[in-house]
Amino acid sequence: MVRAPCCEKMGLKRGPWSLEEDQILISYIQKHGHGNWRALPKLAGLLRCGKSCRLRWINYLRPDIKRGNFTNEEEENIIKLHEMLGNRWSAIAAKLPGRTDNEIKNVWHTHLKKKLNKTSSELSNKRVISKQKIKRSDSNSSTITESESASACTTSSSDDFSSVGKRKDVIKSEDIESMEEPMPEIDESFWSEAAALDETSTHMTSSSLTISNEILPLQYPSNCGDIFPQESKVDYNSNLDDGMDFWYDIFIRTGDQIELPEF
DNA sequence: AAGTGATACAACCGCTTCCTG
DNA sequence: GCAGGAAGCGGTTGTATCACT
Repeated sequence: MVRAPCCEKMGLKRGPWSLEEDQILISYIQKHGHGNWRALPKLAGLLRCGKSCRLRWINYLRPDIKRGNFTNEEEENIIKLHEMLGNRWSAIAAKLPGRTDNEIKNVWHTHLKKKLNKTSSELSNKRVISKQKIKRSDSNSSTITESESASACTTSSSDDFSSVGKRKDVIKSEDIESMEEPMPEIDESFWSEAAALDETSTHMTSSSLTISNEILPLQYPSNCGDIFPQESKVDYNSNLDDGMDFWYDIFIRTGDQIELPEF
């Protein structure tokens, strides 16, 4: 496939948009719609490439864009959606009306990552304490490493979430859609239950991490049965780098029911 | 006041996906 | 089914601004 020459080579302008250019783009799109982005700059009389026009419109000039700081609620939603979707910024943006993928991506890299780091370090401190309690209560406990138990209780909140990015390569959105049992819709109750799980309902014994079966049935695609048998057991020996940790994180939150196999 | 590092965010790059002939 | 063009997307970069020394 032959790539189109970049803006500079075509003698087109790059860099920040002027007020005048914005006005031209807005008035053109208001009159004619954007139609073909590639043809638009020529038709509108802009010395920009179509890609640049599209980006400017989508990320900045669209009338339905919500400007200004993100509210706490929005930030929390982004964090939660990121746990579910990884770095699929456009998918996250689709759940946040008025916010663009670019804006969300920026806010993630500048604010939320740090915020989350702070939170996760606090959480891991808590877990170290609780693990010590568990060990004391049962000296014959099965070998559950700190990282394993941490990921069992919460989703990944590592420094750069690079592992999440990798996961999408293993299980793509179309794969999810094609699975026989659709993923449950996420609503507020999901998160509050997940929070409740994190706070109170996890009960760890020497051989299992069991969350009451009555809370919610474990839900996962049936074609994952070889890895997640219907008895809702999580194979702690499975290789978490093979992409299944993505499901692993979600299902623990969704299903609230995990039993560790005997080691 | 000047210099420097950190931060925020707009814009770009290049790859992937989708659509059409 | 294939090729080519357009749009979409995520990662990265550039730059303005702020905070601190």
